[in-house]
Amino acid sequence: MMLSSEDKILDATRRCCERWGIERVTVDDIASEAGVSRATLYRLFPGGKDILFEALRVRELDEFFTRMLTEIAGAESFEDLLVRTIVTATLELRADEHLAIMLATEPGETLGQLTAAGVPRIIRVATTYLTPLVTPYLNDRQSAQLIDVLARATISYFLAPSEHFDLGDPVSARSFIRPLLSVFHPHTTSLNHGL
Amino acid sequence: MMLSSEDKILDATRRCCERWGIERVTVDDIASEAGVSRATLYRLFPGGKDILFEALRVRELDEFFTRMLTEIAGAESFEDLLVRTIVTATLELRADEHLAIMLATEPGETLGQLTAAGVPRIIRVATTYLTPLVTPYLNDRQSAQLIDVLARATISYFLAPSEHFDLGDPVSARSFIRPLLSVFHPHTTSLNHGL
DNA sequence: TGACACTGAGACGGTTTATGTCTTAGTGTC
DNA sequence: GACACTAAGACATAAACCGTCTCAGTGTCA
Repeated sequence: MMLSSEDKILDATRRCCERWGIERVTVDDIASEAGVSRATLYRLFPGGKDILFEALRVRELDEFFTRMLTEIAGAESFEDLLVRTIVTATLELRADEHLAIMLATEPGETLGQLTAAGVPRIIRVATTYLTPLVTPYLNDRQSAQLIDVLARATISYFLAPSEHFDLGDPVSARSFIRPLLSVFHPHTTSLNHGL
Repeated sequence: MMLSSEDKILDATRRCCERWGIERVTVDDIASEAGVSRATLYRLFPGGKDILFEALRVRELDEFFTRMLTEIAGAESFEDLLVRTIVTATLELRADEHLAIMLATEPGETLGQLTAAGVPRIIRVATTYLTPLVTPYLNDRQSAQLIDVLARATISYFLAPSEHFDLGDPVSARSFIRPLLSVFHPHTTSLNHGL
């Protein structure tokens, strides 16, 4: 399996920031870890470290939602879709080793990427991936709002587990989702969603 | 329990070099980790990082042998003393978390401190602590030679375990020590060592 | 109160390290 | 032979770090 230079560099970026932290890693570190010259790195990622980390986060989000889609593809109802979505997302977050390492070694920056600075990107990517699944049940505006809410909730319950809900557990997640359904009450939309 | 500024700084040095590595840590990091201004750090450790790490290594060696002394104090014979010494040292090395972290994250520098650049210091401190225990059985020159040999052997068998000896096991350690006894044959010294 | 020791904060100049751009030469492909 | 891509490294700029120093604030003891 032959990796592209972009992927080699992004992989190296991930390893380097696990090891040295985001602030301390240098472009030289990443280039040599990737087995690539610094010139090549700047050609593929003009702008240096910032662009590099941005690209890494986007790629990881893409991978995250791509993996997720295979899990939630077979949902049979609107409720089932939402439950699967937050359960899968929660379990995937909990299983993410890189995220765990970054949370442990650089909590400030990592939390920022999950709760403040990074939220717009997360919402954007989540919307891109999930909207097609939700549109059978909701209009665009409702879809965007729902995804926004669910993404924030999933992150919050991942970062700070609650004694009331465990979004990694389908039963608990369902009891969390149900009140939301009445708010969005998809049965009042003009679409025939087939169930 | 009130720590002195020196101890706070050395503790911070240890934490920082576990986290960022010896090369990447800065004096500012250590100072702020210690909750101390940079001026104070330079006042207490003139010379900066090098002096700081040197002081840290000396302190850790002191603690190492101080802990050891309490374990080997009750030795009843020359052989018993030597066995206890290498067994205790070996077990203590194996239990040293900081050492494990440093070996994992910065093997080059750490191995250097155990096998090359750091050996003179280790031998010096070991000699200081252990000579008083050995002098009942050997003269000064023999003591120094024996401690030199045992320290190097302990380190070597710690870093690269052998299939022939396990210096953490008293029985195996005894079989390792015995041939040495005949070399140093303390029964030929002019001292009456009481056994 | 005043002398004294100690500290944090931060300014300073000098040095090292990192950055981003650029050129050159080498390699494989079509 | 034209083309795309790359490693290596020179280069000037920018940033970080270093070590020293000053100054003002704090607590202690006489």
